[in-house]
Amino acid sequence: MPEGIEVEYYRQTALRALNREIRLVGTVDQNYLRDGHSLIDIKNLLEGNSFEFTNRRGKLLVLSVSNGMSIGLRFGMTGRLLVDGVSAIETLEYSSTKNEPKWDRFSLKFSDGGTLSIRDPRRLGAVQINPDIEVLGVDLYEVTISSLLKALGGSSRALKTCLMDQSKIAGLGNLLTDEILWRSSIDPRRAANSLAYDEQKRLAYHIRQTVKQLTKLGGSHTGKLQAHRVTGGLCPKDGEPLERYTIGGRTTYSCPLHQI
DNA sequence: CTCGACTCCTGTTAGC
DNA sequence: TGCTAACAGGAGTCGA
Repeated sequence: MPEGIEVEYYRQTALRALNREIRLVGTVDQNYLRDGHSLIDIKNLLEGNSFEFTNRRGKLLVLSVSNGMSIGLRFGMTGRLLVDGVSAIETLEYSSTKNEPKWDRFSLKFSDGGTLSIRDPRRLGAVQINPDIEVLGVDLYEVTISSLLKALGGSSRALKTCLMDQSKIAGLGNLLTDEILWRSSIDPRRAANSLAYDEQKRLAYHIRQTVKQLTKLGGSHTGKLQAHRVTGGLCPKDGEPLERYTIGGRTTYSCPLHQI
């Protein structure tokens, strides 16, 4: 599923959509309109204008429009961004391997004949007008030890819940978080405020390292743990059977031996 | 404050 | 073989 890394790929794809006149907005799936806006609002905002800049905070991709407004694109679990029919990502984890144009939930045409669309089988993405980027926490690429301490705060919530809280740290999804905690050798169920300073430092280090490394490798599904996140999977570090449970409704895998 | 339960959604797959 | 139910997880709401 698209986590911050995938949306960063999408942002780079979106660079190809800049400074091209938008001729018309084709489809906007009803489920994509979640702030009381209508298709007409989107059309009025975009048609005749062009995108000028890209921005991204966590999993939110923002395209600024030549009229001073902006639109925010959210990709849910299975959304991919296509510009001129081409996506930075061919197939997504947990999504379909098929590639059906009928899954285009948001699409527009440029005057030069090109297109931009979000192809999303499960319809969990969204299009927002002038999204408020400040409700999101520090971007996953910008995490430092001090911003991590601020994000964890004095919270007694489970550590994994805090890491996935987009208002604290923006862009970490389920797979990245499991990978990071596995590398950090910390149990995801630990209270966020129970970490010793060396654990906080270790966690900050592995957030930075993991995000950087998996960006090079090709996405949030390319971690060392991912292939073993199945029932009966063994820890790739020490061979111990992985534990499977849910935190905040999200499937979690961790190693009972070295994640303490 | 924190939590689980429920909602949205649909292609894929495990299991009978 | 064919059907059904569970599953995947990002994001939001609600009540305890």
